Amino acid sequence: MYGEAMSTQDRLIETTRELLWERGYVGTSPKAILARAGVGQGSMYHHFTGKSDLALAAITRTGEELRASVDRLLDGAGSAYERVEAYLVRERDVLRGCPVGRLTMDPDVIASEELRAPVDETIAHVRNRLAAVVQEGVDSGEFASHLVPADIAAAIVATVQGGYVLARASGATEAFDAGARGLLTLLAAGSPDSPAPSAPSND
Amino acid sequence: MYGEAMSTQDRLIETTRELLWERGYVGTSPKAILARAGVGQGSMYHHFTGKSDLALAAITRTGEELRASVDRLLDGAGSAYERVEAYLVRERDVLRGCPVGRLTMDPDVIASEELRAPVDETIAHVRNRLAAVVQEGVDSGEFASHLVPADIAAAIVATVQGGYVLARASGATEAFDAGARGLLTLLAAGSPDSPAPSAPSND
DNA sequence: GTCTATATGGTGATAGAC
DNA sequence: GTCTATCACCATATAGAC
Repeated sequence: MYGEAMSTQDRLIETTRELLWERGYVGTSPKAILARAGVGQGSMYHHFTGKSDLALAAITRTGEELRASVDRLLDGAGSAYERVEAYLVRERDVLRGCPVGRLTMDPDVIASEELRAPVDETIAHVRNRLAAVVQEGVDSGEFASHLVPADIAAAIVATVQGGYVLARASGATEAFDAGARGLLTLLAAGSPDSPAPSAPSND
Repeated sequence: MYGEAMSTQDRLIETTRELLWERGYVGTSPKAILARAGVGQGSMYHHFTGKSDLALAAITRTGEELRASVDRLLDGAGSAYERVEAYLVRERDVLRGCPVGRLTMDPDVIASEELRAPVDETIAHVRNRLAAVVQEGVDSGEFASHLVPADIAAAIVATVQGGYVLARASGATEAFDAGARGLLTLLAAGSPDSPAPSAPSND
């Protein structure tokens, strides 16, 4: 699975990333990491000060990869709608959930400024990138001018993160896809010549 | 906090509900439950077969209360839009997250058919109730006829569940509110005379 | 029904040999 | 750098006194 040239330190980080994704921070023990990585305890405490230090390295790397992946998607060609759609229908292992978002339900991660920081930065980055895409759509006239890009971006990211919750609750991916379809339907209807809504006023 | 007439069994269930909400299943130990409830281990193993059995009682009760609460909201008067809005802006302790939804990130809950069942039923119930409200809105002409109620309902629930993720990641409630505003803006724009969208095909 | 032992194995970390 | 001991404490459950 891992490249043969991977250092012990990297093996520990990659294994921790896997386990954090599967079981979260409180559900992941150093012993489980060491067993899966096939290294002894001495190595872990040589390279890292402890569990939280190793988790920080793992979460940081996962966040970096996720940001890079989203950037590649949103930097692509296509209309604003098409790029939002690309983000929503992006290939995912839906039932595994989001390796970053799931950490927000981990009490020990949220309690630690240090561990929460890369989670916060990653999700804020995705929100900001999506807001820029929506802003482009508004500027070009593709989306209605009354859309607030930051709010639409939050709704998009929330639909994805919440979609994982619905899917995992039911044990099937269908609910995730339904939410994405629903949001895209609404987004497509919010086109420039839609009548100005009366209910949510942005005055 | 608890009524003085509450039985030991009920105290255990209520305390477990609190801890499951705060720390999830893997993060909650019998010892922590007993300490907070102020009872000894013997009582717990007298009334329940073990941790998972107590957790099942707690999750079941939390699900029942959540379903009842949502029913009260959606049974209320008002247009379809107003009822969806009432659900989205319902008073919440946003940073605590959803006591049911958060359990979907708990590996031991998802791994157990028995523990996942009340979570699944509760979320499915909310989806179904919201879908019925959207259907009413479509039937009455309040919403565009091309909206698929089940999909819109999934998007609404996902926006709420994902909103908790965004809020907890940032340590502030703002992101939750932004997502709700964004979705409501899109929903209001999806009015009956909106032009039919071409992009998201349901074929 | 509730309590206090007691038991087995896991958790997170340290010490020190190799 | 990596390993194996060892440690104090926690997790989950059982036994049996009261």
